[in-house]
Amino acid sequence: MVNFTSNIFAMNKCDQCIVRQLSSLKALNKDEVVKLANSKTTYKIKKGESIFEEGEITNGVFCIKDGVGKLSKLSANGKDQIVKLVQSGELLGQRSMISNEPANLSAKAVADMEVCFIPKTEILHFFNNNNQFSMNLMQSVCEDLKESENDKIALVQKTVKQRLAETLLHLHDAFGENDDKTLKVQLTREELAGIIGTATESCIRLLSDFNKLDLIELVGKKIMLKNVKALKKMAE
Amino acid sequence: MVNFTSNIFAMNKCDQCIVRQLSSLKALNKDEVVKLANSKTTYKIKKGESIFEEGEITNGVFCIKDGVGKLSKLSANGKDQIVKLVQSGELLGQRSMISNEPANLSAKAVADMEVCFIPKTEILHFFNNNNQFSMNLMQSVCEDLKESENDKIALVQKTVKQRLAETLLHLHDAFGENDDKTLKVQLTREELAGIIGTATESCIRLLSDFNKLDLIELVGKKIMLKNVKALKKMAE
DNA sequence: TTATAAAAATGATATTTATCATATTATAAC
DNA sequence: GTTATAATATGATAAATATCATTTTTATAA
Repeated sequence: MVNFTSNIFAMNKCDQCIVRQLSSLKALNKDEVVKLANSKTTYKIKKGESIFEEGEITNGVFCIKDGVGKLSKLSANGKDQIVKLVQSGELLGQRSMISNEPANLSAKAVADMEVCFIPKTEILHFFNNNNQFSMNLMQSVCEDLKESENDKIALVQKTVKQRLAETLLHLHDAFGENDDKTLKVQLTREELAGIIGTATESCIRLLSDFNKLDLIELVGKKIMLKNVKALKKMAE
Repeated sequence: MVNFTSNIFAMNKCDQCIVRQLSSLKALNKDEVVKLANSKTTYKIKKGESIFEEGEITNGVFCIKDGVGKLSKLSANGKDQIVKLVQSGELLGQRSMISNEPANLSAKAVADMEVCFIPKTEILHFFNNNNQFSMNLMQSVCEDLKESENDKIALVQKTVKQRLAETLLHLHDAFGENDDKTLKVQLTREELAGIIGTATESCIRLLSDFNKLDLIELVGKKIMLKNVKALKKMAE
């Protein structure tokens, strides 16, 4: 049975969490946060490991407390197309939970992750009893939809070179840079190719070109943006 | 002032409507349908005309009572990339309304249309007071998201030929065929190319190939599917 | 540290698809 | 019906990108 002290404890577990501050969950009141904290399960996922696979029934959502993940789909020829990168503060698996469907994509860790699983029943309870939460969730899915549509358009209307420039800028914007000015998300060339939708070799070749043009600098496997202005122009 | 008789009249205007039967609006109760009917405005849009343009603030959604529309974005080089076809029974403009943003895409009629405009305030009222409606709306956006993600993957992982086969099958599935077995939605080759994301000439060339292979038959500008099985195999 | 594997880089070539030119056919206006 | 206009069709060629082969570099484990 839950007493006052354990409530306070339970609430604290989620109340200060970055996901609670950044995601749809920010609309939850104190009681709801307690309920949330009591129903969640925490997992640590190492780089490369999977959170869920395509076709799996997840029955809930994952809060990303720390780390970076990728949502991707494996093609027949063995290439992994990355649909979206997700980072701390975001929710994962909203779409398939709402649609009552098995996952359409696989979720894997790109950097070591800490995630919390929240059962579907909890989320649906919040959805039905908290208008601000349901509106937030709705807006979050709408944001994903807009991004996906724009990505789709870019795939058709832009060259691989433009998409690479665009992606590098987006990674810089969304994930920031290390002390040495290199991009914080560290993706392999293969993963980067999977985001822009091209062959790994083509991606590597273009990175070399960008390097020669002084748009970027290749520091081992890391990438440093050197001329953001020129990259932006190129992406248009 | 609204009296009993006009309520009945007002309700009937929307209650029997196909949109009410097929869209998220099916969750509305009688009172809500009356409210809906009293706030809506009906428009007729001729083939080729626009419902709204990219960047426009719509402040509501459009119910598609009849006809077919396209959501598209014009590229710098003048090509119109079609993101989605919408047909009678569907709602249009949900995404930008929920996101509080100007339209990201333009909506134009592909066949003569009859649409009803419903102001944002009405939709938000339903969203906040009818859980089934908000869940329906949510699921509808989730469905759009899933389709968009799958389209994105197909653009990268499939060839133009495969995407054409896939699109022809989808048009057949979603819109059906005429008495002469040709596809009911009549798109120009340019529009078809805009859906699969290729140059008009490439699309025409592949249609010719499909014709020669007896997969389809070109009846003037219309298209008849002759070997669905083979098209399905090709699309994989 | 050295051996081994994995990732990145580069070259040569093939394939896919776009572009430009032009012909043919269908549609609409008169 | 005839003419003008747009849509469809096809050929020739160019450009973009993928694929396969090989080398170099980097990371990892013995």
